[in-house]
Amino acid sequence: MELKLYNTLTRKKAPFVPIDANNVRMYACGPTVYDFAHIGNARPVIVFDVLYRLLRHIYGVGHVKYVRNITDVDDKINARAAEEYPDLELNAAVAEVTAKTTKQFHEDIAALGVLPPDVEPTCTSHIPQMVEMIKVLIAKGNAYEAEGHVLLDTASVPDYGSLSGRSLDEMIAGARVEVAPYKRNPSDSVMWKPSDDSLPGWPSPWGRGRPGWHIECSAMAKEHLGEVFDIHGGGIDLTFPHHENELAQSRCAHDTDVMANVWMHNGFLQVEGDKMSKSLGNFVTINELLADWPGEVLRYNMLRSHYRQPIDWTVKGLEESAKTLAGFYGGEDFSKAEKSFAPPVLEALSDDMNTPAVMTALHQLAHSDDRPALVSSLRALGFAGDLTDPRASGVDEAAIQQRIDQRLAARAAKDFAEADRIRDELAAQGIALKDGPEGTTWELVR
RNA sequence: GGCUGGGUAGCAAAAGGUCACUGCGCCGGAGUGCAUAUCCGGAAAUCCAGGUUCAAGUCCUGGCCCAGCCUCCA
Repeated sequence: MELKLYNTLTRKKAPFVPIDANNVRMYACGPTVYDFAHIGNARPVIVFDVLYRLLRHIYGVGHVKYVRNITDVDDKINARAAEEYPDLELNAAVAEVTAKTTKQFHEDIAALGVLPPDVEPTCTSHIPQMVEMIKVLIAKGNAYEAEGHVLLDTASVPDYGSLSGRSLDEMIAGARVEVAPYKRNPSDSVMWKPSDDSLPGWPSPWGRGRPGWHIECSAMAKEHLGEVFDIHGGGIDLTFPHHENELAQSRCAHDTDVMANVWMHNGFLQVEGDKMSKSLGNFVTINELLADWPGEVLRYNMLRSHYRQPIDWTVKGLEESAKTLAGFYGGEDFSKAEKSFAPPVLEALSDDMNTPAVMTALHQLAHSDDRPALVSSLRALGFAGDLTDPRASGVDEAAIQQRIDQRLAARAAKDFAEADRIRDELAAQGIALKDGPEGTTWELVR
């Protein structure tokens, strides 16, 4: 089965041909670790996890290398560190913030069924590689030093703007921000900036400073995947300026036509129809959602939409996802099921990761009563069959079971008034009883 | 203003050609002491205008509307 992927570089869907089928390489931009990851951050993590699983299925587990970085140098981190740990020396405070946030990120996404990448490089451990690349870019005339900064000379890059589809001219015309006076062109991006003693910094030929945002991914990708690799992914908002600058730097430094052959971008996420923003008060973190919903429900809900489409994240959608998954699982023990994609599932995934079509295929498997194919496909997609309600941790299950038994006894004695009274009493506690052929079960109402 | 995507039933979400997929919701029936669960059946949609094609929801052009980017926010 041929894998087709949509490539932002060409704006077309095309068959995926790896550079080396024995070593398929992909890079995805990871989080800046200064705060809890929100559900929008979870989207690329889940989407590229599915791609990783698919590539491992096609090319073999040992033949795919997935790199997802941690950005642990950033002025937002510095600000957060100063705010949260005013008594600590800044570097120590920064280390606290990045360590704590990284740990939280790992816990949150593990609950979403996400596999760890093969390499998770941090910015702070790749400073020498960045400095080296900047030196090369200066030597080649693609970067210049100005007032302690080093900037990418975007005018020196022949087809700068080709990824995002914009020209230098229109960017200058449309610029709405005040341009720093030391920039030759408004679009020139900072690769290195000076740090005073109050900020984290590293020695460099241009003085003590810290890297700009884009150079980190150029340097880390080179370090772990080489000069040219197969797939680069991230959120659509990163297309410009982040990826545009990143690939310009890498191509100039390495004299290559491309940095990655295929560039993939996931669409944005809205919450209940609105843009997610702190000012609207609808900023929702993965961690908060995990207090109310099984992680697998969040994962399923994310994959119901095609990754390039915008997704409207709603409670109603989560309820539907929970109901659908419960129907798929049917109390089955997933632990000893194998992981493999059933043909119709693989076919849907191979068409530019058409996960909505995957869902249709799963429903058809469910209707066909082919339980093994359904369960193994779900496992291969990263679902472990665990719908434990996180809200149930404070519930006294034994007491509920006792009331259920009492109600069953009342029903057996045809004391329906008492039976209904018990059912109403539990309902008032948010517990819904479900009588079925196998007996009575209960669940927490939403 | 420029660039890039998207507009399919009440909601979500597929598809160049059969009775146009699927789920939730809704309606009817079966089911239970009743209510759930569960099962059976049903109603319901392609933003507008051109074009290409034997055939367009799908491809192309324009319009309208929505979103993202141009503000180191995934």
